[in-house]
Amino acid sequence: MEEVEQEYFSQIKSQFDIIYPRLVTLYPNAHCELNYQNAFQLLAATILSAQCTDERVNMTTPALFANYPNPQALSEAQPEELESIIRSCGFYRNKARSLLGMSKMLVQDFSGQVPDTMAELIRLPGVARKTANVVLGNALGKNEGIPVDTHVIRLVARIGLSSQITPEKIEQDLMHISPREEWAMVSHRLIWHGRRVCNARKPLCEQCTLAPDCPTGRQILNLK
DNA sequence: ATCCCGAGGG
DNA sequence: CCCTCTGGAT
Repeated sequence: MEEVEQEYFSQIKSQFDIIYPRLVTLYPNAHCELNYQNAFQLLAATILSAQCTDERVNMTTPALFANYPNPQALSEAQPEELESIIRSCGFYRNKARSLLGMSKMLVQDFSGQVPDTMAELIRLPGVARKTANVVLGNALGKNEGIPVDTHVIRLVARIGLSSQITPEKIEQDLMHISPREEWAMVSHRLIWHGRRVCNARKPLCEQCTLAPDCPTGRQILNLK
């Protein structure tokens, strides 16, 4: 359609085609680092993961699922008891409210099952596109979108995979320039690189194989 | 002081 | 668009 738009997509796609194969080499087996056994557990763990490390969530969920093994049990939890279990994950009042509201809706509107569409998932309290995409892409094997978290935002901005750094635009752009069957792995590999190399505070550009093709890496290393 | 696989409300 | 919610790690 618009020539400017075509030019824009061809530019970020060529950048993606340079960067992504290297991420595949670096992290062939990247995966969700939250521990879970089913969609309900991943949904709950992902709600807990907001502004919290996966490691801490994984320390919390064993007690959570022991006490509340399914949506029915979680929906009947005492708020104070639930809050005390999840407290160390932070935002514990909001998260407890989300877990309760989410599980109550699962029981009332979805016969105790986690729905498998974006439209239904984002109706759940405390669930928006990012959480829905994690559950869809990992526990349900459906790529309806791409989970965009703080790592994905940071790497897309540094590497230059989108011009407008908002979660919505980043997700649209990544969906546009990557094959659908890769969407879950695109997110995982960006996140793995973000955690291991492209840190928020001090990116390790000198040991990053992407640096020569990364605007931020070139700038920090004083290349070209 | 800054950041961690966000979401809801004003 | 902004703000708030929170504990833990560095």
